[in-house]
Amino acid sequence: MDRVEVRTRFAPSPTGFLHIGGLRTALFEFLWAKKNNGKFILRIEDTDQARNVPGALENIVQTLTDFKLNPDEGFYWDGVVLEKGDRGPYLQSKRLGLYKKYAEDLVNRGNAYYCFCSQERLTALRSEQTAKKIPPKYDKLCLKLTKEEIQNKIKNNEPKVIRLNVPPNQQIRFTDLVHGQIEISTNDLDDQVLLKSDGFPTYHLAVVVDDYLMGVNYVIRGEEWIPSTPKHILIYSSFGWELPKFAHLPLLLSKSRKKLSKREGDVAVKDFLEQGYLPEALLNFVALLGWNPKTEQEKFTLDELIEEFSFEKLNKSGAVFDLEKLDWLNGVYIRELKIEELHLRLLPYLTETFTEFKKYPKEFLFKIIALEQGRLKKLSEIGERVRYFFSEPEFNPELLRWKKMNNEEIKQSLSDAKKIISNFEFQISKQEIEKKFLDELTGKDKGSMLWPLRIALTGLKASPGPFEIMEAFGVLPNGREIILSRIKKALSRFR
RNA sequence: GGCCCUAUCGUCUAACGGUUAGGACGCACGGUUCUCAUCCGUGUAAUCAGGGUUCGAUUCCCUGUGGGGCUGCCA
Repeated sequence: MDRVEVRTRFAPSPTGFLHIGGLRTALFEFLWAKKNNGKFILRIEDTDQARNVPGALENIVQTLTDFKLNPDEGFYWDGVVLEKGDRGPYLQSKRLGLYKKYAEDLVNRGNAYYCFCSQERLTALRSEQTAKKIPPKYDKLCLKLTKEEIQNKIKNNEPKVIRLNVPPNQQIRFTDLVHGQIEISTNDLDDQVLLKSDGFPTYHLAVVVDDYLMGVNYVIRGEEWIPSTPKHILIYSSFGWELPKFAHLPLLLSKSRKKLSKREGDVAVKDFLEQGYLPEALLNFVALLGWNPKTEQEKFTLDELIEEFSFEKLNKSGAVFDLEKLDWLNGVYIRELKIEELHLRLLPYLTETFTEFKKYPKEFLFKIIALEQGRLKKLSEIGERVRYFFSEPEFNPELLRWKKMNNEEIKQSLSDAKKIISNFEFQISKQEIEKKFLDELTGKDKGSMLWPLRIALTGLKASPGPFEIMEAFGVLPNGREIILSRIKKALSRFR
């Protein structure tokens, strides 16, 4: 059975950093291609010169690679942005000749026409229409131009665009893989500009021409494109091209239930990565927004997503992008990392906080990372959390107040600890340390007696337990001295 | 204003037309011989409204309402 190869594409504009919504769209496009052993293409739609942002292309391509959503064709990242595939170029600004050719072809077929109207006229027309509460649409004035008039205007170099000639009174119907049947009347469609006066195409022309030329047969994109899909269908039909399948994904919404956008703040994928969300977790999370496996499974690897993905499992309504569950999921992923791997991923954050931390033995670093592994929600939290290992904390007796310990008890506890620690072979396991303490601590409530010690060691209200901390210090040659100095310092507060 | 999409706990979401409307996050409480975290357990909380169709609607249809999107020589 020879089936047509499934070809999907992600086609962002390089107008800024890749954002969460784009990542999810790219993911679903990738999943569908991979599930069908097809091809995933990365095409860049830089047709609006005014909005192009330097560096955006690099960011998009690189970020996709961070998530292992590697394109089979188009742009990809290998230290620099590279391009591959035999249907390129995959940058629309390099395909201007094609769009011009197809636009003129459309004119010759009578499905498009030249328009010479000025911005002023269009603005006036629009405000007149909105004032009358009728839908703003171009009035097809330039369609009335004779061949000669058009030739003259072109000869005189008058600014011109090419508009789609939308026929009246037609119902455009298409089947959306997510939403089912959708029907829109051509009476509600405007004579969309296809080729701008600067020679660049608009999205509507470029997307159709490129999807056709690149063999894209599944158009998967955000729901905001539903209203313009009929225009695209009109163009496909004018050329007699076979329609792709359409799948319009439910929108990602901000907490205020608006379409997620750059304006809504923190949506750049790059920012999430920098805060220390793991790509695996972020991808897993974003996959579950608008899609579900119909089972109770929450954790998915990329391969599992490929295996499980289908359009029937997509849902139709927008999903709020809410960070709480992401934090939880990220914590789950962090906990599952091997210490060596976690250490590697933490390195940039540790370097940021403690420039000299590399002088410490790896064994020590592994130990303190293991201590915090269960507590981290984001990698970026590591610096604050392990600070007390690298610099002596303040002893704050206030932290003991709620324990209702009096000064005598605190002093007792600390001097007991001092004695115990001074007296044993230090490089021993946590269990041994713990046993020593439980054997030798005086005081009735041994649990409470450990509080002052922990506070002396960390200066924190919440932290790993004192035995684990001491075990970690035990790795250092001067570990005992560090601990004793902290206890002495704490004790000095009670003299 | 017009057109389109959409509607289950606070959030993400399950539920051949028949379920005590399920799970996850969050939150609360309890357990895990110190705190925090982890882990475990318990609890909390929803079918937008009104009409139909049906023996029976979360589910199908209609109307309304809410939410969202589009309505650019932006994408």
